[in-house]
Amino acid sequence: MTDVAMDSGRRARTKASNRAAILLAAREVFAELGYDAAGVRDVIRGTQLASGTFYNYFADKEAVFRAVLDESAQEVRRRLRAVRASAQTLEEFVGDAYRAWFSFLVEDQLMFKLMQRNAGPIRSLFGDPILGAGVDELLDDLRAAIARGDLAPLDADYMAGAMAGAALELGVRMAEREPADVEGAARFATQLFLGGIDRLAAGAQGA
Amino acid sequence: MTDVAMDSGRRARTKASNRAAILLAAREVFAELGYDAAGVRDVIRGTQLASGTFYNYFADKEAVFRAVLDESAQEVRRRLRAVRASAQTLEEFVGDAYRAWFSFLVEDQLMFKLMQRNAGPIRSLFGDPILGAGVDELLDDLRAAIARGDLAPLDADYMAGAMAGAALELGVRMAEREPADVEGAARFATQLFLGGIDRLAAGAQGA
DNA sequence: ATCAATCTTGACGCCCCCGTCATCTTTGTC
DNA sequence: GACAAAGATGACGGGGGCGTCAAGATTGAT
Repeated sequence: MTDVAMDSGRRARTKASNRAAILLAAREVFAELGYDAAGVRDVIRGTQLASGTFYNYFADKEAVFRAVLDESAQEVRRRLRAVRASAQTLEEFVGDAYRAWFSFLVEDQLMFKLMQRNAGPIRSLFGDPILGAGVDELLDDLRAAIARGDLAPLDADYMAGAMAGAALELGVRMAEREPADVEGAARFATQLFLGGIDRLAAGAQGA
Repeated sequence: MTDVAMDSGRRARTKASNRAAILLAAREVFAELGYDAAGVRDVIRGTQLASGTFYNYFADKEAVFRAVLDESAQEVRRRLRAVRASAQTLEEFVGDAYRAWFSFLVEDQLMFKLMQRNAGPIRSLFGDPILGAGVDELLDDLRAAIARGDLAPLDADYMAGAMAGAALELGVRMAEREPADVEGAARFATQLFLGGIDRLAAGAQGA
C-alpha cells in the first residue's frame, strides 16, 4: 500500500462518485414523485448503476432520503447563520435572513420542490421540523434578542412560527414571478414583520 | 313502491351510512398514514365492510381522498366567508378570520392533521391549493378592500400568502399549547398583521 | 502476471396491494 | 311467502417494489 486512508485510489473515487450520483438522482426523484411514491428503483434508474448497488451505499429508501435532506438543511442553516450573525440592526436581521432564504430557493429550486412535495413525510420521519432545525435556530435568536433587550418581549414561539410560515408561502409566490422577485419579497417580508413587531411591542407594554 | 325518491327505505339508509363510514375511516387513515402510504384496504379495515364494497362507493383511493378534502374545505370556507362578510373594521376582518380558523383547527384536529400530513399529495392532485381555494378567497377580499380604499395598496398576493403561511404554522403552535391557545394566537396574528399593514402602507405611499 | 479483496450486477423469491367477479345475502314489491 | 333487483362479500389473478445473493468484473498489492 502507498499509505493509509489515501482516498486517491480509483476505488475511493468511484465510491464517492457513485454515492454522489445516487444522492443527486434521489433528490430529483423525491422532488418529482414524492417520498412515498418514489421507489429505490426509480432512484437508481437515474444513475448508471444496477439495483443491487444501491444497497452498498444506503440501507434503504429512508436512509437516502435522510441523507438528501441533511445536505440541504445544512446548507440552508449555514447561510442563515452567517447572515444573522453579522446583522447589526433588527431590520438587517430580518431583511437579510429573508433575502438569503429567497435567494437560496431560487438557486436550488430542486430542494424547494422537495420540501413542498414532502412536507408530510419530513414531518413524520423527523420530529416536526419541515424547516425544522432552521426554525429552532431562529427561535433561539429571537429569545436571545429579547433577553438582550434588542427586541420587545413578544411571544418568540409564535413569532418564529409566523416568520417561518410566511417564508414558505412567500417563497412560493416569489419564485412564481418572472423574473423571481427575491428583492421584492424580502422587502415585503421585512416591512411586514418590522411593523408587526412594533405593534406587538406596543401592545405588550400597554397590557 | 311507496313512492319515488324516498330515501327513507332501509336500502337508502345503509347506503348513506356506509358511505359516511368509509369517509370517516378514510379521513382517519389518511391523517394517520398519509395519502401515499395508505391503501384502500387500510380504509375499509376501519369499517365493518368488505374490500369489494369499497368499490361500490368510490372508484379508487384518489376519489375518496378528494371527497374527504371537499368536505373539510367546504366547511372551512363556509366559516371564513361568514366571518369576513360581517367584519366592519380591518381589525375585525383580520382578527375574526384568525379566530375562526384557529377554532376550527381545535374542533377538527383530524382535518388539520390531514392537511399537514398530505400537503404534498394535495398540492399535486389539485393545483397548488393546500389551503387553496381559501387563500384565493382571501386574496379576492384583500383586492376588493384595496379597490374600495379600505386597505392601503399593498401587494395583495404576497399578503395573502404571508397570512396563510402564518396561519398554518401558528395553528401548529397554537394547538400544541395546553389548553389550546385560540384567543392568544388570534390576538398575536391580528396585531402582527395590522402592524405590518401599517408599515407597508407607509412605505408604499412614500416610494 | 497472479491473486485476494472489494465492488457490481441483475435475476430471483417474497410480499403486499389492487380491482374484479361469481356467489351469496338483503331489500322491496306483489 | 315468493321473486327479482340491488348490494355485499372475499377469494383470485395480476402487477410491482423490495432486499438478497451467487456469479462476474475491477482494483490494488506483491
